[in-house]
Amino acid sequence: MKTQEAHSGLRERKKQRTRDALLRSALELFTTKGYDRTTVDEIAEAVDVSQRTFFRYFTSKEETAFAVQDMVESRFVTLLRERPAADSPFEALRGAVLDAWDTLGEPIEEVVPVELHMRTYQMIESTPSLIAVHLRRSTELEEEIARVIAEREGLDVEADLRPRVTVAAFSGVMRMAGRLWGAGEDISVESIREVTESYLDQLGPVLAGKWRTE
Amino acid sequence: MKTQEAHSGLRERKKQRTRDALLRSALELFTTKGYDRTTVDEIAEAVDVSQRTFFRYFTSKEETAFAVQDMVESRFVTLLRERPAADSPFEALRGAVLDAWDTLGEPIEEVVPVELHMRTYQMIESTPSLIAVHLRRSTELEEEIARVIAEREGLDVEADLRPRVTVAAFSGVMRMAGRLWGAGEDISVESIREVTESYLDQLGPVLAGKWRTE
DNA sequence: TGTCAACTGTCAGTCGCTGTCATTAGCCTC
DNA sequence: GAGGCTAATGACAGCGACTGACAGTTGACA
Repeated sequence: MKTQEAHSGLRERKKQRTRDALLRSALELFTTKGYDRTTVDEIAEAVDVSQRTFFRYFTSKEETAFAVQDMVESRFVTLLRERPAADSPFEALRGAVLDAWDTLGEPIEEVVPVELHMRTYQMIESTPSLIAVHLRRSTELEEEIARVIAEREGLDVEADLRPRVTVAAFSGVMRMAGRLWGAGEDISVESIREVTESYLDQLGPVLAGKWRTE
Repeated sequence: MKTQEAHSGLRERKKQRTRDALLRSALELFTTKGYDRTTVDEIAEAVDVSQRTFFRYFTSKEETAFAVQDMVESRFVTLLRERPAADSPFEALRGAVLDAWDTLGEPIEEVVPVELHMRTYQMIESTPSLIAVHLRRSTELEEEIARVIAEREGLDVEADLRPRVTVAAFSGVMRMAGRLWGAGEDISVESIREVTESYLDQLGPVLAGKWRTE
């Protein structure tokens, strides 16, 4: 899934270049023409390969839309695991997301410009068929995150509700933030980082029963 | 969307019968062969109409899978609105779901046997492409429910976080219950009602910070 | 350099879904 | 109750996502 530079013959490099080119072209087309109005044939044509070849790199048109998200998410999980053991579950989650936003370029820049990824994210948030897939992927990620949290705390995910409940609350807020950001004007990373942070900071008080913020 | 009996000429009745037949055949095929392995042609053939006619009754194959859910959900919203004003938001939600399960037959029996609907629900919970759609539909329903709650409490949904947060927590638990039920053996209404109730009853203590249940 | 395996293109076909147009069949009026 | 109106349907053609099969091309490596 990641860009591999090392141990590569000409063949490997060529493959990587084709994949990257397909991905970039796809996202560029999606964000300019719209996902539904972009055909796989157009994507393939833009890179000058056959449609059949496209389907050898990506199992579906959908997959291209989420390929970069995939990289970002797995980075998030890594960052979460690296959090100091002293952090509470919520602090760890909060810290990992903010870290992830602050260093967004690292995992993806080599494949796709950050700005294109942001446009892609916004496009996903405004395309019904992709929203559906996005939500399903999110629940799968939630499951993984809950396991990491349980591990950190030395708990059994199946027996103890707390990891899943914590993650569910956290994810709910993240989804809300994503939706709000997607509906807004400012497409920048700074913007979503800011929205994320302020929403997360409201979660604690709300759960604690403090309804009034002032 | 609902079964209309009154003010019907032969034409209306015939249409209704065709729609019901298509729906029943579709769900029957989905639950026996699997959603992906049944084609629209098969559904149409089973009712002896052309494939084109199928698409005049349902905008997509997906729609048939959720047609009954739709009826159940709108019934739930109605029940929620009818809850006594004295109920707290959570009590109202809890009461409405349990009511809905207890009288499941009323809204749907005329169109589809309850048992078929239960099998359909389970099938949705175990079909990735439908899980995605299910989640998106759920978030749309959540939005509606949040508005009802806000109305009940005389609050502004946009300004006050509480309605949405409450509904988000409630829905999260409902989804968990649905998933658990779908993975289990017992397909009965009683079974899911029971799972729902016990999960909901755990939510209060968990949110209040009581981690130990004993 | 030649052999092998990986990669790719071409083609044909399935399935979901849509537009078009001719035909059928309730419905309504005179 | 014959005839006209219109909703409902069927038949057909076509698009786009996706797959399987087969043949041609091109790196890898002895």
